[in-house]
Amino acid sequence: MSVAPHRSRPHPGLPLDALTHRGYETRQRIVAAATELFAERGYHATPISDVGDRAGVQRGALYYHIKSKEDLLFAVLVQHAQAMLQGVQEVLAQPLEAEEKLRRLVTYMVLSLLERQQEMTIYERDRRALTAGRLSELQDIHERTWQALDQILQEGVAAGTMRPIDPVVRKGLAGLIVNPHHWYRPGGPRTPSEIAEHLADFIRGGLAPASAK
Amino acid sequence: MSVAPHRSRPHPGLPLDALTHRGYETRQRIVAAATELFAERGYHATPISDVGDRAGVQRGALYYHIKSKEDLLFAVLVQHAQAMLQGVQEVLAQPLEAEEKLRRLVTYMVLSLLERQQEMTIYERDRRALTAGRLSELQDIHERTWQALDQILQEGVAAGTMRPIDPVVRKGLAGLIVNPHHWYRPGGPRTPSEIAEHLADFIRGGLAPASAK
DNA sequence: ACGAAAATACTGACCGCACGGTACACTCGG
DNA sequence: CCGAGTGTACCGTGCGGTCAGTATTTTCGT
Repeated sequence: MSVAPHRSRPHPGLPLDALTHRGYETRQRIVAAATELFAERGYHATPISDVGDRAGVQRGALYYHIKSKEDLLFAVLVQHAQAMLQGVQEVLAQPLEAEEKLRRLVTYMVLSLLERQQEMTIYERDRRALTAGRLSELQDIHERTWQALDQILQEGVAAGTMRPIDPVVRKGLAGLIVNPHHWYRPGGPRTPSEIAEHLADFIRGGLAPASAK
Repeated sequence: MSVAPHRSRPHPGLPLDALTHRGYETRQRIVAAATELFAERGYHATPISDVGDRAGVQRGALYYHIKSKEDLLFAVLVQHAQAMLQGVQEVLAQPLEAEEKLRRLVTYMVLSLLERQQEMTIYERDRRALTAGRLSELQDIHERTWQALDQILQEGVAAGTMRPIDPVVRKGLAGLIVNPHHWYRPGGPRTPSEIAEHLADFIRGGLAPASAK
């Protein structure tokens, strides 16, 4: 045939395609390996060859599945961010009172962040290694996720069940929710559910209107 | 003299020496430049040559003042950690009631962390690039610093002015104090003092004993 | 059912280069 | 003229990425 036998761009499709290829599984293995290594050592300190080693793929073959190292970083992060956004929006849509909704949001986020502890670590530490466009795409998802907190807080204030708080405190709340991923280790003295519960309690206490001094 | 004219280890002394050399000032400039760049781009993503450029020193001359890139990273971090530890211990030594002491501790730490925002960013992101010995030296200082919080909490519980809290919440408190450095920008809508005040209020509320539901 | 063509998946050698670090000759103030 | 401090040229290496070619699976005409 007249078509060149060696194609210069063999990549089958979009980054997150669910293409019915067998090698899709390989890509998942690569992303999983990268997640572990990036979280352990950091993006810049991890040679791409190590990712290949852990995934059982030669360096050359790696580049059949990914476009670049940065591409891999993005793949790791975007999955997590999207899943989280979706979960948060589901909580938001439930027809509940603000207090209970907040409790569920906190619980969901803490659990979700501990489940994806590695991705969170990578996001915080290495997100700046992304190209500007991809970074802002991720930050967009992130912002939309955290807007859920604002919205519930507003609902609570409107209903009179929460006191209005300064933006400083609001950011502090977000920090409280994210915090456990810095120190949590599976098998530690507290389960993720217990952690979530303690934090939810503490937050509720801090938000109660006209709280006793 | 019989000493070789070209010394293989020309470094005058310890990392934090106050040796009476004029070029000590140059070293400070280098450390300052490194602090800025490491904070902006991360340790691994910053070529040592860029540090030289910003400090107005050629790459070769750089190595007259520092032993290695990692040496520079340590220099940046250890100054901050030691200063912080000292300040915290001063607060601790004051003869005050636990509640007031806690308020002062929170205020001091928030202010101090915002003053040294860059060092904090670097510590969180890049500390693992240090050799094991130096890393544990730093972590030691860090731990001793945060023990101040534990101690005050214990005092408060003993005096009955604070309720006992779960370790999860205790770590959350630390997270609250550290949190502002992630988002604070000089010239923003809140001054560091205001931030400290809001957080101290929120924390006091969360710790009040038998707080109204 | 079969085999050839084509798409898919992988190999391993190679490239260019940026980086951390060194060698060493110089300069210039005291 | 000494030596603290600097500039420049250089070195080795580890890295991200490419590419020509090969193996393996899938497709499909007959």
